[in-house]
Amino acid sequence: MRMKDEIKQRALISATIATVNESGLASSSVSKIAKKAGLSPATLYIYYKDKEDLLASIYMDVKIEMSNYIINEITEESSLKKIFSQLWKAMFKYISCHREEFMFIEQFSSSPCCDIVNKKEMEKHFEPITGLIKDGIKKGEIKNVDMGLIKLFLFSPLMVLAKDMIKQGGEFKEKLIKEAFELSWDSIKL
Amino acid sequence: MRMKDEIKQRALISATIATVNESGLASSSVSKIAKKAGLSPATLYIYYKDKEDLLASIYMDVKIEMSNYIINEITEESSLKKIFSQLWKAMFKYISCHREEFMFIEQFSSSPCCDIVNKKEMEKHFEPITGLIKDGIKKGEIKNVDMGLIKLFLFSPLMVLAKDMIKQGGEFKEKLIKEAFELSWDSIKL
Amino acid sequence: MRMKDEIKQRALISATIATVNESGLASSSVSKIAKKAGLSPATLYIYYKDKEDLLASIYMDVKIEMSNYIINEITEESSLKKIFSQLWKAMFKYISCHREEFMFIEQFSSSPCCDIVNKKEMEKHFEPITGLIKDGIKKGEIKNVDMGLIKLFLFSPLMVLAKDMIKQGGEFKEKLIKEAFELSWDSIKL
Amino acid sequence: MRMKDEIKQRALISATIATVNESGLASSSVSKIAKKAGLSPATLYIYYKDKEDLLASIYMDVKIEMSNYIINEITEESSLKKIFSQLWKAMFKYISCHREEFMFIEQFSSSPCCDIVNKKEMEKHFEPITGLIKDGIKKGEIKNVDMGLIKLFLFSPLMVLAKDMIKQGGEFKEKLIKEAFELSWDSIKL
DNA sequence: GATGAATGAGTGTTCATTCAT
DNA sequence: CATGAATGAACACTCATTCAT
Repeated sequence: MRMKDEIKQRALISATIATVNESGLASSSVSKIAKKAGLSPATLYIYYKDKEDLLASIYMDVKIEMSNYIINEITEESSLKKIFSQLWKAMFKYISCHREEFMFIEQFSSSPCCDIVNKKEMEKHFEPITGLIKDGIKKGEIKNVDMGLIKLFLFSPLMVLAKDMIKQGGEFKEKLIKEAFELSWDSIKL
Repeated sequence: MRMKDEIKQRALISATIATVNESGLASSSVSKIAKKAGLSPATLYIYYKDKEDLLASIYMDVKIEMSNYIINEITEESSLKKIFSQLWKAMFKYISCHREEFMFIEQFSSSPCCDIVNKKEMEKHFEPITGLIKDGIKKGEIKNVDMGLIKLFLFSPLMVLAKDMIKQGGEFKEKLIKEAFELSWDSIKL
Repeated sequence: MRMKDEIKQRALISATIATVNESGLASSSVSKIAKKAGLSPATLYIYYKDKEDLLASIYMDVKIEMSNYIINEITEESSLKKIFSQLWKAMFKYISCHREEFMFIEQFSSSPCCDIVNKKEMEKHFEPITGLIKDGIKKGEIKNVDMGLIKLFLFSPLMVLAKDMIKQGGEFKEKLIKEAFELSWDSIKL
Repeated sequence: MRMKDEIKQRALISATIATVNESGLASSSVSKIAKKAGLSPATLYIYYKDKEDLLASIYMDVKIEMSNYIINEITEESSLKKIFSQLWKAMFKYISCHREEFMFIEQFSSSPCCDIVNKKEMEKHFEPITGLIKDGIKKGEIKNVDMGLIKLFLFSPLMVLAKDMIKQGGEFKEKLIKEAFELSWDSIKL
């Protein structure tokens, strides 16, 4: 008996991400993905229940990998502003090294089939950041408003900015990112 | 292909928007749309070159309608903050009255086929707002940073917030919107 | 606009019957049927909702045609035995001229997907025969047992016999049929 | 391929019968059957050449088991009618205790792949009954017609009746069976 | 101008079978 | 002997688009 092949699964994951980047989610057919991975479409169904499962699983994988990466990058603890600054930097660093993964999760998360992923499960991996924000509010460094609002101004401009940069050629202008972070910080700081 | 029968074209537009809202962009087939509009699929091709043209044209139509609506709502001219506050209010007013149109443009703009729309043409309709920002920078009321950055913090949290509110039942909490605007303003003000 | 084509529908019906006869129900794929009919598989879906609908509709068509044929063949009214004898003869006459249709309904009716056909609707077309049996019981010519039992001994040996004859080369031996009818009549007569 | 592991083979047989009963012949895939038997699909191919062989072999097994059962039940030898009456009773007794096996052979025997079973081999196991009929004809108790005809009126109504009873809930009404036998006997007796 | 019929190309998925272990 | 992984071929069905009327 041949063993379920780590290499094949990896091929499947990167083929899925690449296909979605090239053709868009809607045009990413199972057969396109399988062909790019060098597998038969039937093989895909050994590793994933169906197409939805394939996409959602990879989405979860990438998101978790990303959140782990970012959290590990945060070393400074002197001030909240510095921590969030590191967080922004880490994010752009990750994105610039994983453009395809990032574009994949952006496409997937704005598609309706995203609704099936376990949001609760997802949330767990962002708890450290949620904790930082709570602390900041308690210490009076951050505005005492709805937690979601803080996250909104911390992340949504970041994501849109990163997406735009990738779409427009892919250069990540550090100066612009720094400026953007200042705006973000000004929006949430007390 | 245009200017055939105003009524049929309108039916087509609202059928498209409704179908995309119900089934998602990926599952919105030409025949579904035509059926909902009470037309034959073939008739659709009299009014639009192909499916892409249909979606992109409606996207442009809705975006322009939205920008016109917003610009007309701005009456106050005393201070820039008040103007932008009105702009936010107008935006949420429009969105709450045109949920389907809004969700349509959100879905379309995060799909890859959005790339074909004429961005230059689009930009023209947002010139009044661009003008306001330029003025604000000149007068020293707004940070002297890249124009795109100002727009980013003015609009991207707004759009994400509106989308979330619609997804979570549809209630538009005015207090939250006001708070959100304060964060937005704090991010761009000097 | 091209009109829905009587000829194409007929082609579809006879292609379905022929394919089921050649390959068996289970191996009769939509594409095989369409190819034999000289049509694209997609065209089939203009005429029938899906594969089940195709098979069930044709089953109903053939059954109704068969029952009409048989009922029209009954002219004699002198004695019940003669009527039933005519019925047997008519049946074998129909079957020998419509071997493929007969084998098709035999295969379909012993398959599980037969369950979806409207049995009530079907029953209506056999009411004349049901009436004859009821009369026979009243007049004391036929045993006063469950109606289903009479039908069972009138029809099930007939069908099995016809099927066997077709399977074994296709010759319809009249003498054997006459003998068989005598057995059938002996089983139900008082 | 045979004589490997008695237990596994038995598991395979009952899994096949159960699957065919649950899903129908057409939807009974090799992997479904293997899973129900607690085996790998590959293992199945150690015991049987292919799917057809699996089904045909089991069909033969069940038919032989059934004929053995029935023949062993016949004890009485006073009159041919009593013998055949016992035969009917034995048949219904077997069927009511082995509904799944019976439905399996019914489904299989009306499918075209049934044609591959060795009819000669099959016939052997029914020789005792053939003998009884021949005797009856000689003694003048049974009509002197084609042997197949006698079998037809002895068995085909019986099988159809049993199938209907199982389909309609599964109750075996003894009175109806007795009546049916009387009709069967009347059809063949001299 | 308007249409339903028509279709080649494609969809996601399952199949019976074989292979490497 | 036994197996889970692997697959080419097939499955039922839908698609965007065109054509004849």
